[in-house]
Amino acid sequence: MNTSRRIRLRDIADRLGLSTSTVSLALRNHPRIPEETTRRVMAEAQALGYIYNRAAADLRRSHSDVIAVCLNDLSNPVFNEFLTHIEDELRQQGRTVFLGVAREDRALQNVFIRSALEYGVSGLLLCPCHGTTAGDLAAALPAHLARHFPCIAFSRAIEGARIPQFVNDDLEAGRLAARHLLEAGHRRICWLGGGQSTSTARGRQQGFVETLRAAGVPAPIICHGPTSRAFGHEAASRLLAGTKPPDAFACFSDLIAFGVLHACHTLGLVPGRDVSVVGCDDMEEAAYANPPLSTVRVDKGAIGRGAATAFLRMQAGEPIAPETTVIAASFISRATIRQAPFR
Amino acid sequence: MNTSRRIRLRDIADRLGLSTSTVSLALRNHPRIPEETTRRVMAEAQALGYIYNRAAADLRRSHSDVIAVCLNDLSNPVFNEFLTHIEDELRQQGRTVFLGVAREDRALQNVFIRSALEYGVSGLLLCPCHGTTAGDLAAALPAHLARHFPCIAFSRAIEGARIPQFVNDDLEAGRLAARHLLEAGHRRICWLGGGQSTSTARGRQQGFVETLRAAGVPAPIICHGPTSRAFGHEAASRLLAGTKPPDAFACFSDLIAFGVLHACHTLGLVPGRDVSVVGCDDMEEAAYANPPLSTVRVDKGAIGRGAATAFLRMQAGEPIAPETTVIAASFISRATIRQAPFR
DNA sequence: TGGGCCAAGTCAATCGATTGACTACACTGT
DNA sequence: ACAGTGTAGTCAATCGATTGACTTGGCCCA
Repeated sequence: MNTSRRIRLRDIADRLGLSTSTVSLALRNHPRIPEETTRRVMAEAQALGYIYNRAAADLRRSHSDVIAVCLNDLSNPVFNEFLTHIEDELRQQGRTVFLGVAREDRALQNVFIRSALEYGVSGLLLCPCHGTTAGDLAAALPAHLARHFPCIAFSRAIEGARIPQFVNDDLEAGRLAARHLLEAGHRRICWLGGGQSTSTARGRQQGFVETLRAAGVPAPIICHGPTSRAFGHEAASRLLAGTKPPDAFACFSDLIAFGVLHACHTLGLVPGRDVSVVGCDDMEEAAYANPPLSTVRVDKGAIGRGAATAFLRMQAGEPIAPETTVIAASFISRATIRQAPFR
Repeated sequence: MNTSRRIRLRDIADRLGLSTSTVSLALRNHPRIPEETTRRVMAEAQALGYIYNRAAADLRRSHSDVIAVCLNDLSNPVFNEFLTHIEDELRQQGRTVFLGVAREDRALQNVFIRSALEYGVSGLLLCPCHGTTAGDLAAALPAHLARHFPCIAFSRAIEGARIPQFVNDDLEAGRLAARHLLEAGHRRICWLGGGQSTSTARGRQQGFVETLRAAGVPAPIICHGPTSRAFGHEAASRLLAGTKPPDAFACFSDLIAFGVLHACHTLGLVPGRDVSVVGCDDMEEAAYANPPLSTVRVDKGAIGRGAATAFLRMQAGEPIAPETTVIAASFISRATIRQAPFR
């Protein structure tokens, strides 16, 4: 009586003088089992502290309701916002999420995807980490699997990958930032952050740069770096202390913009008066920044839920084209952008 | 050839004219299998795009290397810092993390724990959400399981739970905040945030209140609320606009303190001169706040790694007492606390 | 010639649940 | 009296890997 191994379906059956078949069906409320029997089975399961062995069931059914969700990183809270929308959608449909965090490290991302496959998840929702390529994906998913293994990327696109993708209109996001700064009268505008290793960073920067160019404004200062307050602070401090400092900052991410605000504060500059600052993402905190941050809103709900529902439809057998769905961005004007034209 | 089901161990065996036993052993580099055979098996596995079915293996072995980690929430990035330390430690020991986020919702927390059990995780590391009780835990884990199912709480303690717990010295954290504000000459100090639903909140507030009382200072204003910038901003704005405004804020969390800084800024008050603000946690961003935030450092590494290693030792059969390990806190002085005595 | 031994590998039961095919039995109507 | 029908439940193969016990064949040496 001490070898307390896990209670099995079999134990309930024995105690009730039934077969495992009956218990199995009863536990899942099969109509073939009379109510009275089902009640007895349920009661006994409860009494014994029975825990359903879903792994065994999945093995037999050759199918699982677990879906892998891999996030590039969580130190930027905006990705938690994506996750929330995705989880809500999937949970509502009875799915379980196997969550991984890659910390912007392709090796960790691969380890997670591999684990997920080995544990038999039925698909993957991926916000790819820096530098992820279509080749990485192909290497992670054997060809014969790919056919029946729904895989969708969100937030960041993987170029050339033949899977459905749901991303923000990053080109337009960059354009919106540029357009509003130009309208505010700025000409010495600096682009902060991003780089070339995500579609998001490339897109936003390109939209920004081409809009300035079209307006005939001299080539902007571009300063790449990590997506953190620290980088925004350091870069803005340096630039503002230089000769010919910029009069506006367009930031790849709100997080960077927060750092810029800090730098302004330290230097005694008031954002929205002495200098303009625009972020991107519109994370929850942006409205509570000091002062409230002007930014380009990314529709995290539309992207997250869009990816999740497309995933579920794919799994249901609906043919989903391996195309990239681009969700519209919008400008949110708050205190850090100068309202009146530049003198 | 189109019924592309998953490749099995068996498929490799057939193609090589071997038995599944041999292939199974070879794949795990068993010494009984000659090198040459192992190489051929590995090569064939690679060629076929074989994916190990860990769920099947775990079923047979009646054991899994997956460990559930359940976080109360992720919108506060400090919990991601705990997670990072825990994951590092567990991954290093060949474990896989099954991650859940409860969003401060006991129902979601229960759903996750249940899922984890059903999928056969071998233990649980829990940062309990608001209001979690020893009873919740008992209800989630059948008694017969509890014996062989390592379960450890971290960051927040569950009162009365007979499991090992790793937490910050929250009483001392509250005392440190109070002591430093008193030393700076403050007497009208306000406590912001927390509440009564986590050990963290209760402990910090108690340490704070009892230190003020011991110093003979009038009972502080106490203002409970959610752990967010928004709450800090709203509460501080209201209090500072009132008659007899506080001259210092001790905040349950850095996140709240950030909101307070924002409120100060809006009202034209300079933190560290006109008013002092102290946070708690020392999250990564605290040093980059505007201005840099004085705070009580919580040793997230010691807590996270402590919990993870205790967990692993428990699993290895070492007897770990169901006691609470309290990790020391320390005060980090930055710009938001007045350095000279109050005039 | 044959016993002993080793190397390389196979056999078959097993983990816990699922499910299509089947049985046992009671009742009904003619 | 018995075919027909329905109800409640059982049988046994199956999912994919693991592993202790066993086999097979080759070789050595007395």
